[in-house]
Amino acid sequence: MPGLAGDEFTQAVYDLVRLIPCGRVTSYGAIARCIGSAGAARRVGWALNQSFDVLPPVPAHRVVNRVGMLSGAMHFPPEAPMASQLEAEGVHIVGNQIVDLNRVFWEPWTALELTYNAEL
DNA sequence: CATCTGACCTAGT
DNA sequence: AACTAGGCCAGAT
Repeated sequence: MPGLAGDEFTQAVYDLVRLIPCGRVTSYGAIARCIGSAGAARRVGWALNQSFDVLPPVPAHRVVNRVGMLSGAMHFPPEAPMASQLEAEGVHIVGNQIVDLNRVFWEPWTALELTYNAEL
């Protein structure tokens, strides 16, 4: 199964990120793999970069890198910093790094199950 | 047009 | 376990 191209990829990223529960996070690579484009983690970051003024809103602050670092923090608007939004949801940050990542990490394939159940 | 650079990750050594 | 190389692809230089 080849990777999605252009707008489809971007849409798939947005749809999946919108499913991340409050207080949980996931990673770029996990998202890429989940939408059938394993290895395209960088594209996920680029898509999210374009997502700030998209409706419905995309909770891009819930996406971090593999080890839990807030690698995209610098690209957030000053009035809504990434770390602040996560803290507001109960996700603790120390030095641009998520504390106890294992406890808040959300596996994207959970969304596939939800979709599957919803279609039954 | 060629090359470099990212909100990254995996696979190979 | 450390390290490298490669893949991904849109923008910037």
